[in-house]
Amino acid sequence: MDKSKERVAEILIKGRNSAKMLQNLLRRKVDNDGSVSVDNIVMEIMGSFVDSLSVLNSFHTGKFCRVPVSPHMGLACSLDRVLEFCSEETGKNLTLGVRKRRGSYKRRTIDSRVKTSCTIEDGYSWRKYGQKEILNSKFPRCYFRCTHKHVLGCKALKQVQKLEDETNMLHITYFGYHTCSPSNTFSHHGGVLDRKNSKIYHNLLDNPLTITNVQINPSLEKDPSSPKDTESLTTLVWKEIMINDLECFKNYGILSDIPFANVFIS
DNA sequence: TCAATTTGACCCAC
DNA sequence: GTGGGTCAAATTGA
Repeated sequence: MDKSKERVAEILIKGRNSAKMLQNLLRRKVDNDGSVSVDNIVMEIMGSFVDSLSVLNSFHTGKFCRVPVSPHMGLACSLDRVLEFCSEETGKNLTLGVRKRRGSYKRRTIDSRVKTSCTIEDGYSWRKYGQKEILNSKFPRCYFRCTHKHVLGCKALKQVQKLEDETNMLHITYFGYHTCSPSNTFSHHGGVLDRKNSKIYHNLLDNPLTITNVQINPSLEKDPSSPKDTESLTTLVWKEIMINDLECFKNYGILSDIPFANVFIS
């Protein structure tokens, strides 16, 4: 192995040892409350290091050894993932002598919300990553991702296309949900958002503003107590509503039964 | 200098 | 084979 690869190996070994130490610390801490999930997480982390070292060694030997990671994970190891990791750590583009394949381009058919708006602003910080001319469309489609994609891992995306009528309105499609916070958000965490107790509601009474978005924490869709009708939920979530319509949302069970909601004020 | 945008190329689902 | 989503180098601008 050359110097840079030796350095990567050192970093990986150090990370593996740190993960082991963390496992020991956490194990002591969680034994009392009976939790066992920490072991699986740490095993996954350590498995990544073991696999990475294995692949790194294959640069030298020309062979890629698949190493069992844990009883839960089997033998799987993504070569692309390890190459990416090693390249980031070393600042060098490590390859196996062939052009690195790009990621998957699976088309999104679910989890999308559509709205029409006169402005592109929605309280979040977006970064444009592409623009395409669309067949039979007068205007191009612009592609945006969350600015915090790499820092916070936020996977929210949106597409914006100008409507072909005289209104200058924008057709906006959102994919995925923000896991970061918008810049101008009032947040309500826990309990019931209702007329009497909601600070947000009183704020709105004092200020005749428009509620532009109510975003449901995506993890709630797996919660048996959350609304079952995802279709109407996602449609309504992105509908522009006036303050007077707040009661309407309660009737749909969207605001009243969820433990987490963000209300964005424009 | 660095972050954001532009834009041609790449890639994959249809 | 084509259309559209994404990448990433080049360019722009603060």
